[in-house]
Amino acid sequence: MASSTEGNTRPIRLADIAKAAGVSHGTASNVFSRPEIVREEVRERVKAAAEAMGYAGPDPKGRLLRAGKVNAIGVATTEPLSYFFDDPFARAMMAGISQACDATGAGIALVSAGNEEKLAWNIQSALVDGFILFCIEGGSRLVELTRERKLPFVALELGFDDDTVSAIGVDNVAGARLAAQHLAELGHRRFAVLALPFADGSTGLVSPEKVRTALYTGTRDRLVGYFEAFSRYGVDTAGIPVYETENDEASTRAGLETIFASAEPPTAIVAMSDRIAMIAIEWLAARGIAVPGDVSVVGFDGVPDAAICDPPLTTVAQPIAEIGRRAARSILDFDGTVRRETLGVELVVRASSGSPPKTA
Amino acid sequence: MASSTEGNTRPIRLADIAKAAGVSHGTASNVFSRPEIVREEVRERVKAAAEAMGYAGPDPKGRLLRAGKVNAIGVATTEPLSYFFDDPFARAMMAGISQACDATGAGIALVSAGNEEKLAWNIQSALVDGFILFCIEGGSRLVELTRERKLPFVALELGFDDDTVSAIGVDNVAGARLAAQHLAELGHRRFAVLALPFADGSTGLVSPEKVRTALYTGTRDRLVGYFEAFSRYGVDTAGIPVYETENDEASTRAGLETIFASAEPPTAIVAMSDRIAMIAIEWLAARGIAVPGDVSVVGFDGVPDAAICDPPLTTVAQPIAEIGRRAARSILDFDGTVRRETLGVELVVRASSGSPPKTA
DNA sequence: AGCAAAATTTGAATCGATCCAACAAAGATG
DNA sequence: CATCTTTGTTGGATCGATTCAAATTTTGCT
Repeated sequence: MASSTEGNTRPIRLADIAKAAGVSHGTASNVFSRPEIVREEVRERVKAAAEAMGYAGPDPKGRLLRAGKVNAIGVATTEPLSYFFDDPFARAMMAGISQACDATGAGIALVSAGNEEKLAWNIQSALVDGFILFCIEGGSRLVELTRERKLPFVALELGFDDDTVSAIGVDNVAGARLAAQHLAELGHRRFAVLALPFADGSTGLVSPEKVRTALYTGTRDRLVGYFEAFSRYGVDTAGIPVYETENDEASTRAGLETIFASAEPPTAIVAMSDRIAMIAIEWLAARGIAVPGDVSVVGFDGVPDAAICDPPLTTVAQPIAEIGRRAARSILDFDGTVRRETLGVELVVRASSGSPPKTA
Repeated sequence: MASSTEGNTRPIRLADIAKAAGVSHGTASNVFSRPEIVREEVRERVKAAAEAMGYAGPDPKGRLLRAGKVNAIGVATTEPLSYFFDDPFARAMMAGISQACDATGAGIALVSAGNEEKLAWNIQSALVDGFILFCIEGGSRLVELTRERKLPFVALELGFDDDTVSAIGVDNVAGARLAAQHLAELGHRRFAVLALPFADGSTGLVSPEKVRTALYTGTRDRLVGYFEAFSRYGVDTAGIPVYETENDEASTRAGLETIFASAEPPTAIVAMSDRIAMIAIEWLAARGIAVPGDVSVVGFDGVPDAAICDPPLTTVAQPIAEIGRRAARSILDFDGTVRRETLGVELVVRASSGSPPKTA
C-alpha cells in the first residue's frame, strides 16, 4: 500500500536502481563498495533510489562470483552436524577455530552428512575458501572427496601417512609414552589398552597383525608409545590386552567386559581418548571397582570435561584450541604449501591414577 | 611434468574442458549435473578431459548465482563465534537446528561479530538462504541489520513486541508462574529475583519504572509471571528485590551480594536462566548457605547441565531442541509469512528446591 | 577564454556455471 | 518415402555483481 512497487515478484538488482537513479551500473556499484569516490550529490540520489525501491544491498551471490573469495572456512566431518556441539573434543577444537575466524572476520560453515552420497555433494557444493577436516571415522574418504575440490584443506590429527595432505596433530608416540610411563612409575605392571579404531568398522581385541596394518596411524602411534614405555619397565607387551573400541559407550563397555573377564585383570587402563576413559571410570564405579584404589585410568586428549569428572581424570592433554587456531590460520593464510605440524602434549596428573593395590 | 598444463595460474573452468572435449558448454554442464541425458560416449569423453585437465568439478560459486539458493542457513549472534560451542543453551539449540538441517542436507553458516561494523558486514555478506537470530544482547540491532537483507529470518525467543518479525519462543509468563508457584506451594514467602537484562548494558536493582519500559519483553514477561503467582499467594511483590544481571558471573554475584546484604534475606531465589541459577548455587555453597536447606533456587531454560549440577537444578524447561528444529524448518520451508510460535514449558522439579527452613 | 590536470562516470568485459528453445540426427510408423 | 517421435546437442541468455580502461566533466590556473 505504501510504496507502489508492492507485490513485485523479482528482487531488485543493482541494475534496477542504477536505471532508476539515471546512472551506470559502475557508478551504482561504487556507491555501495567505494562510496568515497562518487560525488555526493550522485551518491545521495542512488541511495535514495535504493531506499525507495527497497533494495537489499549488493547481493553477495553476485559479488562472490566476481571476487572469488568467500571469506568462510568449512569444517567437515562424517558425523552428523550435531557432533560439533555435543562432542567435548570437537567443541574445544571449534573454540580455537572460532577464535582465529573471529580475529579475521571469517565465517564458519559446518559441513557434514551421514551418507556417502550426501557427503560428497555437501563437500562439492560448500561455499568456502578451504576446509578443516575432522577425520574421525571414514576420514580417508573425506580427504579424498575434499581433495577433489582443489581447495586448501587441513586434516586434524595426522591420521594419515600421506605426506601430500596438510595436517596438524600431536606427537602421539610421545604422549602415549608419557601416559604409560606415569602408570609404570606408580608401580603398575598389569595393563590393558582401550584403543581408538585401527580401521573402520571393527572392534574387539586386536592382533599385532592388525596393528601393523592400521589405517589410522594416530591409533597405531599411541599404541607404539604405550608399548615402548611398558617394555622399558620390563613389562611383556605381548600379554597386554588391546581392545579396539569405536570411541563410544557400547564398544568401550564391551571392551571392559572382555578385559575384566580375565583371571588376572589389569591394575591400570590406558585409554586412547578421554571419552573412553570417562566411560571406563563410570563402568568401573558401577562394578564397585575403586578408581584409582583398585584400578587406575589414564586418558588422552585433555578435554575440559576431564577436569570435572569424578574422579578428575589423569590424561595426556593436547593443545586442542591451539590446534584449532593453527588449522584455521593455515586455511586463512594459505600459501600453497603442504604443511604438517606436530604439537607437543603434556601429562596432566589428576586423581584417576595412583599406586596399584597392595594385594595385587 | 606429467601433464603439459603444469604451472597454470588460472583454475580450469567448465568452458575449458568443453572446448577440450569438443562439445558445447551446455553439454559439458549436463555431464556433471544430469549425466543421464548425455550419450555415454560423449559423457566419457568429457569426463576424461576433465580428469586430464584436473578440473575440480562445477564451481559452486557459479552454480549459486544461477540457482539462487545457497542451501545453507545462517545462525547469527552478537556474541563471539565461540558462544555457539560454549554456552549450554546455545548448544542445545544448535543441536535442534542441526537435526533439521541434517534431515534436509542443508548447511549451517555461523555468523557473528564483536563490533557493530563487522557485524553489519558479516550479515550483509553471509551466503545463506535465511537467518536464525540469537537475540541476546543487542538483539534489536541484529534484527534491524538482518531485516535489510530481505531474507527470511526468525528470532529466537520472542524478545520483541514487533509483530512484523517472525519469532519462536516459549510462554514466558506461564513458565515463570510455574516456577514461582512451585516455590510458594513449598511454603516460601520471601523471594528474590535474579533477572535477565531488561535493556542493554544496565545491571542492578530494577524499579517498576524500568520493568514497564523493558526493551526485552521476554524478561518482562517472566517477571510478570513470577509476580502473578506470588501475589496469588498473598506476597507483596513490591517488597521483592529484582536484580538485573547480564547473565554472567560477575553481575549475578553482585546481585547476590546485594540481595543477601538485606536484613531479611530471601528463602527462595527465582533465576531467569539456568546459567544464573547455577552461578547462584555455587555462590551460596561458597558462603555455606545450604541449597535447598536454607535457600531454594529455581532456574529457567532446562539446559542439559542443569540436570547434572550439584544439587540438580529445579527449573522451567523449554523445549530447546524443538525450538531449534522449528526455527530451522521455518527458514528451510519459508512461505513468505510472518510466523510467531509460542511453545509450552514444563516445570522440572529436582533437588535445588525444597521447603523453607523452619527458623525463618 | 584556453588548457592541462584532477575528479567522475561510463559501458563493456568478466566471474562460472545453468537453463532452455531451437535444431539435428536417428529411429519408428504408415 | 514422407512424417512423426525420440534422443542428444547447441549456443545464446541469464544470474548479480565488480572492475578498469576510456570518455567525460570539473576544477585550477594563467
